[in-house]
Order: sequence, then C-alpha cells, then structure tokens
Amino acid sequence: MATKTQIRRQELRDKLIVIAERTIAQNGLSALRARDLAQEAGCAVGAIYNVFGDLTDLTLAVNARTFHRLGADVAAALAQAPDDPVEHLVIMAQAYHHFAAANHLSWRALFDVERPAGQAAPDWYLADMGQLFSYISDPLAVIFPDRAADEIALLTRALFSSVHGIVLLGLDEASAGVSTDNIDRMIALVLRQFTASPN
Amino acid sequence: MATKTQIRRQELRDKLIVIAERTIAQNGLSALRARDLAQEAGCAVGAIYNVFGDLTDLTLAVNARTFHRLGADVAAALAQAPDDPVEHLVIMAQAYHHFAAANHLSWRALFDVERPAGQAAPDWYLADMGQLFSYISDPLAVIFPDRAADEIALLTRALFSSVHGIVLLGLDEASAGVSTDNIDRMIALVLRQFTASPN
DNA sequence: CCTACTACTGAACTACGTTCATGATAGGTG
DNA sequence: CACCTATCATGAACGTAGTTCAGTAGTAGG
Repeated sequence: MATKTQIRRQELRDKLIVIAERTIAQNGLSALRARDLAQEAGCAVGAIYNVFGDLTDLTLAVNARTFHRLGADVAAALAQAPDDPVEHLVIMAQAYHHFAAANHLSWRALFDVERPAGQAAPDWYLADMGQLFSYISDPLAVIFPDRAADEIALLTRALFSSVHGIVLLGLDEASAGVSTDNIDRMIALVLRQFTASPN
Repeated sequence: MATKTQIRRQELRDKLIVIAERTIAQNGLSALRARDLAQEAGCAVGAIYNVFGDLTDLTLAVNARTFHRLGADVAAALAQAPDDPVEHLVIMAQAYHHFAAANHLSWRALFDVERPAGQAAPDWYLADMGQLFSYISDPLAVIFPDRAADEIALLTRALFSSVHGIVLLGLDEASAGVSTDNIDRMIALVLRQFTASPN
C-alpha cells in the first residue's frame, strides 16, 4: 500500500534532485553540501539519507538527467542534419561541444563524480552511452563499408574519445582555453580529415 | 645568509614531495592527508604549512615532477623513432599512452588537482606543455607543408586533445575499459587516418 | 653568553559527510 | 474511535578532513 510516507519520500527525492541540479549547474559539484541542501529543501540533513544512500547517489541521479538532456540535444541536431554521413558526424560532435559549453559545470559533474575504484558505471550510463555510440557508428559504417563490425566499434570509440578530448581541453580555462569557434573548427578538422580517405 | 633553518626547510620540502609522490602513485590523490604526511615525514602537521601554502601546492610540486617524467619518456621514445613524421606522431602518442597506463594515479593527479576557477595554470605547466606541443607541431608542419602556422597550431592542439581523450576514456575502468592493445590501435588509427590525405 | 627574533609544535577551529538515539507519526486492529 | 507498534524524520553528535595559531623551543647576531 503506497501512501503518505511514500508520497512524501518521492516528493523529497524530486525536490532534492531539482535543488542539486541547480546547485551543480550554477556552482559546480563541489558546491553540493548536505546542510545547504537540507536547508533549501526544508528538511533535516538526515532526511537526505532516507531517500538517497549518500550524496554520490544524488549526484548520479542528477547526472542521469544531464546525460539524457545531452542525448536529446544530440538527437535533435541529428534530426536537422543534411543526409550525409560525414556531416552527421560533424554536427553531432559540435552538438556535443555546444551542450558541454552551455552546461559546463553539469557536464563536468558527469565525470567528476566519485566512483569507487573498480566499480562499473551504472546501467543508465551504459545504455545512454550505447545510444550515443550508435549515432556515431551508423554513419561510420556508411563511410567505411569495407570495415568489419569490430573495427567500426573501435573507430566509434576512438572518434568519440577524440571529440571528448578536444572539448574537455578546449573548455578548460586553466590551460589558456580555446575559443568556441576554434573548438568547432578542431572538431570539423579532425572528423573531415579522418573520413577523407576511406580505405 | 642561508643556514640551518633554510637547509632544514629545504630537506623537509624534498622529503614531503617524495612521500606525497609515492602516496599519490600508490593510492591516488585522494589518499594524500596532512596528518599521514606529517607522521611519515616525522614532523608536525603545522610544519607542512611552513613549507607549502597548502596541500594543493604540494600536489602541484609532485605534478611538476610527473609532467617532467612524462616529457622525458616522450622525448626518449621520439629519439628511437624512425625518421618519418607520421611515425613520430604515432610513437609519441603511444608513449603518452604507456606513461599514463604505467603511472595511472600520478597521471590522473595532473588533472584532478583542484584549481581555483579562472586561474591560469602554473608556468612550469605551460612551459612543459609548449614543449610537448612542439614535438607534435614539427612533424605536422612536414606532413602539411601548405598550411599556415596558426592552422598547424590548431591541428597540434586538436591531435593532442584527441590522443588525450582516447587515453583518458580508454584507461577509465568504469566505462568498461579498453585493452592496452586496443588503445594503441585507436591511437594509430586516428593518427594514420588523419595524416593520410594531406591537402 | 645573552637577547630578539624566527620557526616548530600540536591542540584547537572549522567545515564537511554521515550516523543514530530519540521523539513523532502513520496505519492497521480491537 | 482509541490504542499500539512498526516505521519515519529529526538534528545533535561523531569521525575525519584541512588549516590556523598561541605557546614553546631553537637560532642567529651582538
């Protein structure tokens, strides 16, 4: 019988996610504090732990939403793209970049969350990641029709990682950042050059 | 007049760096604790703060050494490489990968150290980074003789970032890691494909 | 040898995440 | 409707960090 208590818990859960989401987006993962969270949610610190195992669990819940938004943005960009596999790659990669730039701290939280050593990523992460990867492998299979499936998988991972690296270092102010335009340019450069000689 | 006190301070400084280096290498940046450090160095906790501003400063000192070792490894690999610009790129990138794999936690500490927002990286970082970049831009200038200097600079950054991304995600166990061989393969794939059609 | 100053010490302070004894509450039962 | 018990929420308290600072010990110059 699901009643009052469960409803209250669910509401608190949602409220905490919303607050945490805003906190991370505005001030970064390191600004997420149990006491602040409790105060803003109007509950006791202990209540957080009735609803989430710890703050990492809460962060993972926020990250799941961020990752879904990212996937949606990439899919939306893809939907408007011209029907050319190379263009698909470039547009997706730039959509990834634009999402990361526009949601910098939330995007960083995807990778900065503490994961106990040797523990696999949660299921939703692997599922969403697989979705993103298939967006990439589909055009690659068209561009490189003679390559075996496992080679395409390797290419997919390599290209995703490359774009991720370009965005990661490009958005990092500490290493004398790169302008948005130049990041887009680097992405296009790598992808176009990479796909220029399909053999 | 540099005497006893200064000598003792310098010795403590060195001792702390060595201990911190070993701690980070064995157990990661998060295992670096002021009290443990003091106990191992045989000094009071406060003494650490006579010699380093805070633990981040100490971490940066360790990182400087790690980065120098990285640079030395890459330079050594380069010295043995066949005289071909594409091979240079591949061998350097794989040397980068092998260093990161063999010194995983120390290498992670290079990026995980907390840097106050909006603050530039320290000088030694920019200098060593410039050195690494020139290792990359030299062969690129040979491979793409018709490109302007600023285009080469962009290519350099793009390729470094790509390789960094491949290594970063490849070594990340959480996302169902990639075998060492496959990381090397991805690196070679990207670099060879990228340099295949110089136009 | 003495004095003024500097450096070292470690207990104390602050800021966290997390827990747990206690009081409050919900929902079944007579 | 009143009672009772299992369950939940509370926030003070605990543990563990980094960092500071008043008191003490040691150093360098006279």
